[in-house]
Formats: sequence, structure tokens, C-alpha cells
Amino acid sequence: MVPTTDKYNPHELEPKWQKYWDEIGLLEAKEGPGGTKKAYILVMFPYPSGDLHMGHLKNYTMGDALARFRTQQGYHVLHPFGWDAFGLPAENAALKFGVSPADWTFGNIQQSKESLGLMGIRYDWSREVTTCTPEYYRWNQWIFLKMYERGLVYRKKSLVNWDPVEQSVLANEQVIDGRGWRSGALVEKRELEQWYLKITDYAERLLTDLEKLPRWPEKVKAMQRAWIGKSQGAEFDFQVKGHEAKIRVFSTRPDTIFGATFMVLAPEHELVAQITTPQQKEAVEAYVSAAKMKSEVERQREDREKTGVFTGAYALNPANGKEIPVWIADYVLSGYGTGAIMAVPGQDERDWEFAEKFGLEIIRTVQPPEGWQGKAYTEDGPAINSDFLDGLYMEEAKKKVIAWMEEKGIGEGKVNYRLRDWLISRQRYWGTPIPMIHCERCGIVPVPYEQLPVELPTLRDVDDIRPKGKSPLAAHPEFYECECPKCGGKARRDTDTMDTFFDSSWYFLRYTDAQNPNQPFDPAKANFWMPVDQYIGGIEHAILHLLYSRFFTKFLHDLGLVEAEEPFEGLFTQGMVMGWTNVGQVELREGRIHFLDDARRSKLELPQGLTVEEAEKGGAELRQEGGQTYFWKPAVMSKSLGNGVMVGPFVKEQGADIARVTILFAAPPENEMVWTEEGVQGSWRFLNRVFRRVSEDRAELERVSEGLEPAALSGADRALYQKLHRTLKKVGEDIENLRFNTAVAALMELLNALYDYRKERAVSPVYRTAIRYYLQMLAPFAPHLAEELWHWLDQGRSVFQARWPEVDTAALVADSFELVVQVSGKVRGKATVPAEASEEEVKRIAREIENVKAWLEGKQVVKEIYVPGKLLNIVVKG
RNA sequence: GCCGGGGUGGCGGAAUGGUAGACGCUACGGACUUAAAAUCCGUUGGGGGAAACCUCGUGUGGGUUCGAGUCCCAUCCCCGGCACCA
Repeated sequence: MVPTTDKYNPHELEPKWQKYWDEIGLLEAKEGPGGTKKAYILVMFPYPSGDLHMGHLKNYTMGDALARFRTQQGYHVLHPFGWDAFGLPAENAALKFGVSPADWTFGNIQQSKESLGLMGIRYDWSREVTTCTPEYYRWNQWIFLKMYERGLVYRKKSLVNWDPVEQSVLANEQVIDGRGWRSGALVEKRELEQWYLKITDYAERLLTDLEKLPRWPEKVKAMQRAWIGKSQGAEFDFQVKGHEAKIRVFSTRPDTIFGATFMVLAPEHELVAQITTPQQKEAVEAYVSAAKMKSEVERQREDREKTGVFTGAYALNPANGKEIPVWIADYVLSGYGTGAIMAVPGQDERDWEFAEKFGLEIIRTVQPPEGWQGKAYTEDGPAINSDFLDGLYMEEAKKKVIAWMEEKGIGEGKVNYRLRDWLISRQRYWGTPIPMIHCERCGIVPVPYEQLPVELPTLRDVDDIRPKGKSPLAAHPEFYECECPKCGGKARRDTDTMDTFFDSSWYFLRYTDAQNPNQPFDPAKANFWMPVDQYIGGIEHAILHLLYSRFFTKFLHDLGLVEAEEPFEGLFTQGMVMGWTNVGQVELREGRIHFLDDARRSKLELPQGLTVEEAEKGGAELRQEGGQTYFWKPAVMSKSLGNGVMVGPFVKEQGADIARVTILFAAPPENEMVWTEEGVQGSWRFLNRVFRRVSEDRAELERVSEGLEPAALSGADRALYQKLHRTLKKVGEDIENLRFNTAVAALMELLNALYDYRKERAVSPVYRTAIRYYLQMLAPFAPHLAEELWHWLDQGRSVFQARWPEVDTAALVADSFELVVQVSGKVRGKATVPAEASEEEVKRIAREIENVKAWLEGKQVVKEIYVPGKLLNIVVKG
């Protein structure tokens, strides 16, 4: 055996090939003529947070592997990267460290870029997008103005979500369980005049087009459907007795109108003050102001018991002319439907509860099934107590009653959505200025296109940036003082900035033509690349970013700028990376674990007093160190826990390819993975074994040529050739489906086969072919090592420039197979059988197996099932 | 409560209705070494057996089928999302 003189040394290999890829322009994206095979591989762009850890890199590694694979297949590949660079983290850092948001941001970008480079993750940096640059955000302003032209931007005064920590308003999507999505602070209600985007105009398209996305996770689509919340019903009026006013309600069950025994208005409903009787005035006003004080969270408490107050007013049920009392209650929401309901306790659980508590009348209008013990009956059944609807089932009754309403002019069929318009004003500094001007004479005037961009002034003083409850820009006359474009008089710029989700709603389009100074992007270029073939990112954007981006794409499509109506053809939500985390020192008291330090314990929501058993069930370990006991547990890698494996040090000590394989092999990519020392060891062993295999054979590999006649192969050569092509097929399919873990497993298997082969055989043409293909298949995962070894075999060009080999389908058909012989469905023997063996022969061979013979002894064969190439099942009785 | 996804060795996880546990990790045994590391070889779901082999086994209970981790019905549990939206 040739002595191993070379050693696998990632530190030497990796920088060398990284430089080489940059020199040959490996991932420079080039448009081609129509019909060119293209692959737009996109990872969600991040906030530039500086140093990166393995948790940040998982999706980038996946994207890089896929992009490299598509390159090998000869696709035109677009694999870009950029920075979601506006937003609060930059401002917070500025406040904390006294650096300007811009300096902080660009410093972080530089650091992050280095980490990406170290991992061998390659992007077309000529298309880099940084949202906080005027070259980018001027097109935010441009799109905003286009939306304004089309009536999709409006200003409205209403109760909005105010995040007291961020000192800014938030959109509905950004309030989760009554708290700001980023700050976690309880959101307050404030009445403010703000800018909105009319996403609701697109509600129906956003809903129905989900069906065009088979390569999206069902989970994400379900979440979007629920968020859009379409419901069909009717909207109709109830006359208030003794008033001009009518109360309009929305109901999905207009068929139950004969059971409407009272009405409920949201406390904020505009008619409340008008219809409340003097006797009830005091109680109603008290209730309304109490409701205003209540936070969203209080209103949504688990044990929410129904509360409400009678207004003293009555309305007339249009179906039967009955007088019914009008109440107010906070279980009716002002923002949905009309903010008022007809209450039908017989068919609605919430109304039943309310009626029961306040002693209101209950009439059933749907016949519950016999023996019905429950309260409200919400299922289908024949209508009762409903005059002309009696006997009809729900669907029929709805149709009939809606037709009746329309005929009488009371109301009509109506579709309602839960989706609300998108509030995009933010009272913060580090964002895109809203390109609007307020003029005392002309009102609101858009900034003319030729004056774009409205540049964000550079503020360096921390006090200028600090949030004060209104936009910091409002303190800078040099920014807001301007001329009215219409009348030329003195006017004032809008001083709010845009929600940063505006920035990220179309960045993927900018990548297709990132440096265009004249328009957001050239439609021809966008049409070549769009839609994104594979988008990879975190599930946390299931609604927010992914819904907004779909909206923007549809809008830009409507403007005629892009053909695609959906931005992301395939979506993949990757699982998180966890790291073993020292939660802190603990003491055991009576078998229970008590933490001596609370900081990390509370962050991880671990209770005090766990039993050891419970802790272990939760994946934790107690470790002894210097006589002390520490509580360790895998937790999502994060800066604040300090449990992230940092890219720089890791690559320096171990190597980028090892990190990449560790990430991709540890678990299916959609699952969370725990980064472990053992996993890293396994990757090292694997890559080292690859290196050794090629290294030991290097001299022979250089001598042997590959002239190969597949049909003439026999024995071990033939077996290796077939294994090679089966692996080639599997690895290709697995990468396409992002099943990297099984692709790597297949490569490990093939490597084992190569070792087995070399135990008995010399380097041969088949073997050399196998090694060459092997390196091509390894390249997406461990590109540096693959490139190095590839150059040993083929000096000419990069492994990524060589075409991905074709699968020889003839080689997928084995020439013999292992026949599984079952007797009555249980495996009793196996035999190697030539592929071309006839059924007769197979049956004969099966019966010669000793163990099968024994099981057939004295039994009567009832039936035989033969699955060619696989299995024979002999069914016996007796 | 509703919606989505799961439940397979000590662990991560493989399995177009056809050999359950690929591949890897861990652990154990052995080789090499002065020694250790690394590396290599072997074993590693439970039970029985000297072995051949038998038997049990994919949350639980039923069913369909020659054959079920995979399909159907019921049920329990876990994770994620939504939750007074009329």
C-alpha cells in the first residue's frame, strides 16, 4: 500500500479553494435566453447581527449546497444575499454603545460576510442588497407612491397597537398574544392617525392562490388561511326602536335570525352613545371606559367570563318584528365585521353563555338531534320556530333567507375577512422615510417621483435617535421643512418611517437586478429569474414576511412589472440549531433540583423543584464539575445564552466542510438539531475516510484510465458500478428534495463499498469512475475537500464546472436479487436469484431452502404470491 | 375547543403496502502502540438457544390484506399554530 504522505488538512485546503471560486466567478448569476434552465435559490436575508454562530448558518448551508448542486447540473443559478438592515436592533445598539446605526450596521455586515466566506458559502455579491441604503429604499418609496396612486395607501385615525418599549405602533401581524413580536412588551391601545396599506383588497387572491403552492408546507398555508380568515354570511340591518339609526350586523348564520333574541354592540361601536337611554347612561359609560382601559391580554384572558351592560334600547328583529334588547359587551370586537352582532343563543355557544348569565331569552331555531343534552346547538339540522325557513337544513335556509333579505332591502350576502389592513407607520428613526408631504392648503401631497429618494438624515447624537413617543425626525426641521410640490408653499414632510417589513417584501425582486439606478428592477430580468424556485427560512415568518411578500408580488404583477403572481414556488422552513447549554449551578434537595442562579433558568422557562427524572425526560443532564453540580440542556443557539458555536473559531479549529456536513447530516433539515461534539467527530471521521481513500490510491488513480464498457463488467466491478449509479440517483433526488441527511448517508454507504472493493481489488477503470463521481456527489456538502481531491484527478477545471453525471438507468436493474421467501407472511428464508429467473424457477429455488422446506412440511399450499424481483409468499394451511 | 404535524433501538434517525431499524453517534470487545490519541476489525432492539433458528417488537385497541411502521376506524400522548372573529 502506498504510504500516506498527504494529510487531510482543512486549514490549508479551504482558503485556497475559496479564493479559487471567487477567481473563476463560480456563483456569478447570468441571465440566459428564455427557456434556459434556471434556479433561483434564496435564503431569508438577516439582520446584520455581526458574528455568526452555527444556528445562523444552517439555512445558508442548505442553500449553498442546493445552489452548488444546480450549478453542477448546468442550471443558471441565482444565489444572492443581502441585509435586512433597517430596524430597531441597529437603533438599540446605537443607544447602548453610542455608535451611529449606520456604522453599527455596516460593521456587522462586514463581520457576517467574513463568517459566511469562512464556511465556503458562496453568493453573487455583485447583487448584494442592503435595505438601509438610499439606492435600495428609494424604491420602497417608489412602490409606496405607486400604491398610493392605485388607492392602496390611505391614512386613518383609529385605535392602534402601541408598543411601549419600542415606542412605536405595530401592525396586527406583529402583535402576538397581546405582546410586541420583538420586544415582548404588553401592547397598549392608542388612537393615532397612521398610514395603512390596503392588503385587504388582495385578501381573496392571497387566499385562493395558496392552492397554487404545492411546494409549501401545509402548516404555513394553514396559518395563512387562518390569518386571512374568510367567512361567508350576510350583512343586514336591525332598526333601533324609536331612532333613525339602524344596527348593521354580520352573521355567518343568517338562517338563525328567528332565534335572535338580543343584540350586542362592541363597546367602541359608534351608536352606543346615541341609543343608550338616560337610565342606563351611567352604567354604559362606566363599562365603555373600563373596556378602553383593559389591555388586549386582559380582554383575551383564559377564564374570560362574559360581561356586558344593557343600553336600555331595543331593536326590531326584521324576521319576526320582535323587540329585542340591545346590549354592549366586550366579547364583540369592534374591528371585525360591523362591530355588532345579532345574538342567537340557541345556536351559538358564546351567546348562550351571555344569555344564561343575564337571563335573556333563548329560542332554538335548529332542531338538535334526539337526546341532545348540550346547550347551544351549532351543527346542522332542520330549522324550527323559523316561519318560512322551517324544515330547511342550514345551506338551504341560508340561501333562502339571504334572498329574502335582498328582496326586502334589509341586507345581502357578504364575505368577511379577518385580515386587516397593514399599518406601516413607525415612530422610529432607522427606517425608510414615508414620501408624503402635509400642506396646510393642499392637504396630503405625495413626493414627486423625481424628488426620490427622500433621504434619511444622518443622526449621530444618541439623544437624536432615542425614542420619545413620536418620530425622532419630528425634532429635525432641516428634515421636515419643505416646499409643497403642488402650491410651492411651506409644508411639512411626514416624519414617520416605514415598517421594515416593507423593505423585505420585495428584496427578492431587487436581487434580479440589484444595481439598477432607474427602476426597482428590469422586468425582463425579473421574469428570467422569478419565481424563486426554493426559498429557505424560519417558520417565524409564516404569516408576517411571507404574506406581505405575496401581497407585494401581486401588486407589482398588477403594475406589469413581473409576470409571477407568487414570489416563492417552493418554501422550506428549517428547524433550529440547538447547543448544549449550561443553565447554571443547582442543588439537589430531597431529589428535587433547585437552581442557584435564575437568569438562564427563567429565560428557558425551567421551573424550580424539578425531579431528576423530569429533567432527564426533558433532555437535560446534570454534570459534575469541580465538586459542583450543573444543569445542562440543549437550547436554541443564541447570543443571549452564549451557547452558540461561533463560526470563526470553529472553522479555525476544525474546518468548514466538517461544520457543513455536521449541520446537514445530523437530522432531517426541517427538524431541530442538537449540535454535539460527537456529531462533529463523526463528520471529521467521514471526511477523513474520504480523504484517505483517495489519498492512498492517488498514484494508481493517476495511472488507470476510465475506458469503461458497463455491459462487459462482471463480479465486483459490476456490483460497484451498480451501487454507484443507485447512489447517484438517490443523492440527486435527495438534494432536490432538501433531504441532505439521507444524501450524506448514501455517500457514507458508497464510501464503505469503495473500501470493501479495495480490500480485494486493485484500482480499476470502474473504481476510478466511482471515485470521480463520488467527488462530484460530495461537492455540494464538502466543497473544499471535493475540489481538492477532484484536482488530483482532473487538473483542468473546477468540480463545479464538470457536469453532474447522468444516471445509467440500465445499471439500476440488478442482475440478481435477494429473494425473500415467506411462508404465510413470515420471512422463512432468503436466496440470491438471477434477475431473469422465471416464476417457476423462483418457486423451485424457494422450496429448496432448508428452513422453508421445514415450514412447508406436512402443510397444504393454499396460494402463492410472487412479487417479481422481491418476494415469494407461500400461504399454507394445516 | 379547532387546525397542522408527529409517536420506530440508549440517541439522531432510515424504510414506492413486501427482509423494520439504512447511515451515523454512543457503549462494549479486540487489533495496532512503550503508552495514549487517532485508526482499523467485530458486537450492539428485547427474550430464548451451543448453533441452525424460534419468538416478541414501530404509542394503544380494532379492521382491511397473502402480507401493515406504511391504508381504514377508534383512542391516548407529544410538538406547533389559532382561539369570544359572530
